[in-house]
Amino acid sequence: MSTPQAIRGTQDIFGPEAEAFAHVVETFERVRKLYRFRRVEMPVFEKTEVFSRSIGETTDVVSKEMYSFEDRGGESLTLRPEFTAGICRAFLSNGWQQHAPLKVGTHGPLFRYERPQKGRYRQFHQLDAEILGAGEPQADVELLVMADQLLKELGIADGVTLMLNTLGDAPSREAWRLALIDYFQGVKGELSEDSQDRLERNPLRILDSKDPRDKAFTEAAPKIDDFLSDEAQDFFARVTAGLDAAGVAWTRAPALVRGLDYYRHTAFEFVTDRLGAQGTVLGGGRYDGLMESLGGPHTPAVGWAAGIERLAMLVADAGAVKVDALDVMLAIEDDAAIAFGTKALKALRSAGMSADMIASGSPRKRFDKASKAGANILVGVTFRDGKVVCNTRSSGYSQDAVRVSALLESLEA
RNA sequence: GCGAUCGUAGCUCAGUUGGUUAGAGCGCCGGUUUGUGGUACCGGAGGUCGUGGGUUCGAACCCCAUCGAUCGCCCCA
Repeated sequence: MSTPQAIRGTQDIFGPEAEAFAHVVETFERVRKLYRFRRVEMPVFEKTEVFSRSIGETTDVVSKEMYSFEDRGGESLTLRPEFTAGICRAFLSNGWQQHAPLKVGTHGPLFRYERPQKGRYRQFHQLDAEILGAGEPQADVELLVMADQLLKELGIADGVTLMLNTLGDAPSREAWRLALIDYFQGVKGELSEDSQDRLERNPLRILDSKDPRDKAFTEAAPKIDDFLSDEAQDFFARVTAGLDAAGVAWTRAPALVRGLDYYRHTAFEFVTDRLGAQGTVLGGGRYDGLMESLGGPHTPAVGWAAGIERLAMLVADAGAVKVDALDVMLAIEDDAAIAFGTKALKALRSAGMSADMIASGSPRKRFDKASKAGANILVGVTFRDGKVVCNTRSSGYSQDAVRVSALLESLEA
């Protein structure tokens, strides 16, 4: 094949998938405004250090999945693999402290050099919501309530559950981490190869290993709860109390750890079993130390991101995206009526209806083509005895069909 | 980065143990019928069988490589 191919792991989205994608974004935008999150637009690339310093040098994302390159000035740049680091950078560069606590939302493409599979692409898209400069548990609660409402409005909340954990504050997390290393070091030889490797790089991740050899040991591993400071314990209690008050269902997942270094306290994932290996549909947590790792002042913050492709797949499975009711298709069966069709389209669209016409190809088949376009109001337009004749047919929206015919009749005059 | 399956017309696929001009349905284009109608029938365009090598008298079918897709591992949203 000599025509160009799309880059591995990128997708050309069209048809029902594209509609589902747009529906997810539109729903997010609506919910975002309901919660008074302010829209931000971010660059698609940043200096490489923005990500390496915040996400963590040893994470897979930074060590082997970033699209990094030198620009013509010799600067190392990286296509964003996530939103949070860039948003924090913008917060610091633009003095957004003045707006703190600042609630922001955005969405767009992210890039990670991974092996593509279902629900995992090299260019993928996320929704993102963050609350910057807010250290109180109420911020965590609000983000989770918002996420919960988003999933409900998308009609997919039933198959998705909120898994919630706390990683404690920095001292708690570090004490737990050391205890885990100590514990797993003792049984290292019996762990899976992957986990032996994780022991060096990211010991927390051994906890959610799927390998049966590891599961025997993860059960008895030290629990975060035994290392939480009083403050950390209290913080988590206030988060869960807030969720209960808001009626958001959650499940405690003591083994839930996030892969990126910057998470503290609250960590969560909304997971489903309907997407195969890519079960996390929305995930996030608190990252109180991130701004400091970028050289800024201590600035507590929480946020989450959701995979648009994954949400769109669930939405599509849950049933077709509902199209707005008023959708008119004109079949211009006679070229002499094209001018009328053009006028009619303008009038219909001005009246707030989506409308289109079929006016090319074999005249005899235009009505058939228009029929197959799937609009709920179908109008055959012919030209007889020197005047335009319209025949309106609707599928279930008779009220609107009457409106359409009245409008067309007034145009014929 | 590792493992497995797969790659034939725009789409979904069939192609028997490798054997002459590679097929179907849908879609597309045209015609006939119908003539207030999403019908039926007829015809047409469109494929160097992902790509590149190799084995063979001969390969869509066998072997190798490569690109891509899918499903796990891993990672993560």
